[in-house]
Amino acid sequence: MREVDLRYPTCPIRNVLARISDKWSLIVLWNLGLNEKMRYKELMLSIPDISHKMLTNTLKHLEEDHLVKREAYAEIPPRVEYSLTKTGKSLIPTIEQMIDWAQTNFEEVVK
Amino acid sequence: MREVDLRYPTCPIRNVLARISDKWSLIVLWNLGLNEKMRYKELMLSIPDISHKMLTNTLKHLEEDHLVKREAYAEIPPRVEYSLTKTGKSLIPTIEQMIDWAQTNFEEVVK
DNA sequence: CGGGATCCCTACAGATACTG
DNA sequence: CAGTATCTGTAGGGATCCCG
Repeated sequence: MREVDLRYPTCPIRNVLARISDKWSLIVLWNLGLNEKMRYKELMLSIPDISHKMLTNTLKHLEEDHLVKREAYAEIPPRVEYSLTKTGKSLIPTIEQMIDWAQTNFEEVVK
Repeated sequence: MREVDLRYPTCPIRNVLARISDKWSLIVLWNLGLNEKMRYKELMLSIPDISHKMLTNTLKHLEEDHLVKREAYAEIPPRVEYSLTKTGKSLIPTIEQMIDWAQTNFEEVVK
């Protein structure tokens, strides 16, 4: 869901959280939170089970949502660096809290 | 993704957060956090754009994940009440923090 | 009232091949 | 190196009908 919810255009869950509630966004954001700047290939290596296509899609969406900054350098071979925007960085403490909760309640939820 | 991730069986994002990263779980949890106990129909009315099937599915999954408790009474007509488990309640502050973040950064993310 | 079962369509996601 | 483009299978999700 990339469009604004027609029925609840100001609902934060539907319009903001829905955008990072997919399979890979939190994982990518989390990695970028740990590493300041990362190249495309570094992200691929950090997340071995993500496919080429999904990493590209996820990064594109996160960039559209102004959570990730993309800097491309006109070199040969090309170099592209990804980093969190200020908004993206401001989400990291909340992600950390969610991960803490997930870790604490892992057994209870998954069993 | 209801199964344990074979590659990262202990990753909290993949195995716990993935379960509530769908279209409706956070909204249902949020409503149950506000109301203590809710009947099926109350939830339907609180979330007018959820379909019958998805509310049923979402509640079933949340119950399997021990986040929601389901109490059915053998009356006619039947009465079923849903509430948060202790684990479910412990997630509410984190959801609140995420919603606060989403509200604060709404313009930046959605624009 | 609170579901379950079914049909059906679309978006997501993997695999593969190609390009500046 | 860091992407696009295409094909294809699968799962998510809506609409409808049925049931204890």
